[in-house]
Amino acid sequence: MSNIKDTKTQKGSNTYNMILRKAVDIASIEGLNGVSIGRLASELNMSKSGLFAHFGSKEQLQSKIIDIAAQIFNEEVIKPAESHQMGLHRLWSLMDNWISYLERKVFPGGCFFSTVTIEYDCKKGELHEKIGKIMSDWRNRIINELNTAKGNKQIIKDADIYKLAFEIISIGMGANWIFNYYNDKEICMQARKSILDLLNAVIIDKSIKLS
Amino acid sequence: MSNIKDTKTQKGSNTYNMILRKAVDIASIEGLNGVSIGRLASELNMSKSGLFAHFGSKEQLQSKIIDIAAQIFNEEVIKPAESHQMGLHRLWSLMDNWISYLERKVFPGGCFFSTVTIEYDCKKGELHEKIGKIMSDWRNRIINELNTAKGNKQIIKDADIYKLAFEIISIGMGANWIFNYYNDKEICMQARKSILDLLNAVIIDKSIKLS
DNA sequence: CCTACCGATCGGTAGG
DNA sequence: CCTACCGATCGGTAGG
Repeated sequence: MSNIKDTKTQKGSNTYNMILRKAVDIASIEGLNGVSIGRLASELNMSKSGLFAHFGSKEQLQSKIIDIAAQIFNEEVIKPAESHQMGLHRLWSLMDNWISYLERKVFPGGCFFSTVTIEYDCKKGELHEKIGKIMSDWRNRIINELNTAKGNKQIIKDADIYKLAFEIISIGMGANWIFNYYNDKEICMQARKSILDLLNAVIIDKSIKLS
Repeated sequence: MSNIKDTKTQKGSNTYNMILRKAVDIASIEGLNGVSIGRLASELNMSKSGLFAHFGSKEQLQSKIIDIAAQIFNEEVIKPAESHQMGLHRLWSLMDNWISYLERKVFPGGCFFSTVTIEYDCKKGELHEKIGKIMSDWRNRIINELNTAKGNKQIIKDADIYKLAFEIISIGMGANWIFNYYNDKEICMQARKSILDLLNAVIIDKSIKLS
């Protein structure tokens, strides 16, 4: 049933994946608009038109860059958290993985999504919508774990879940910025501590150890 | 003693200021690299070379855009806080003014400095250095007010000033992002509440009213 | 996957 | 402040 074309000509092709892996790294530093087809081709020792043929338009290339970035984010941050029980422990695993993904420099420009969500925050169109949905999904994932934690009586029942999720994500954005801009590695432990303190302020069972 | 040339040909000229006022608005949306001399000239009904002559290079134009953005930031956020007494009250005024500067859309793309500090976080060169210094100054201003508050016994003596400053700035960045991306006006009051809660957690004299 | 192109736009210059 | 221009690069196409 599986179609060879699906795995060979497009998503499975080495060239196709090599292009996107290079492109996502450039985009994490320069933004999605900073990826030019000519530069990408010359860095990969390909002709411009040969590269272009894989995508059909620059916007399609940019859209695929977002897809592969989401895939990498999933592998590096989300999947490893799934071994932890839902609620507080999984939430903490998500955030700890996220900070570790900065430290390990999974993308050379820090968090790909922090870069492009600021780049597209005042723009319109498909790319804005696509990035906006990924960021909403991330925020909802955090809210969801907080709600589970509340249901399980891990955190106090009048904890403001939306406010907490906003604060946690904001600290992530701040840490990404300081880590990249000033090459300040200590900010990562600082951010972990900030997030833990926010959670500890609403934790009921003080025996829960997250760090 | 004052030189007419200083106020007429360059910094005082209407054209020069008009160019920069337009350019800073574009940059707040598109980033500093998204400002092109040709587009800027056509939007202002000028010739490219006529506009170019004011600056000498694109990098000089970008540098002057940063200067005028800092000047506007100073007028809108920093100066109005100076009527409040140093320490907690001035700090709160700074942050309240900052959020209000988002709400009033002083720049159409939200906070100019949030945009360009992410744009330049992994780049090198004069523009990176210049933006980095302005952001450090802002962070140090917050740290300074917190230290004054500690000296005045407004906040507890083992409050972690650097952590608190990091958290406050991060919440600002998060609010700017959500406000711009999702056109979510409520996030501004949410951010005010988050900052107040962070401060209230370390305030000694609970009679201090900030909001 | 390539060579060879296209029109548009980029930053910048010469000369007035 | 302008017209007229420069080489380089942009996204994209024709044809193989």
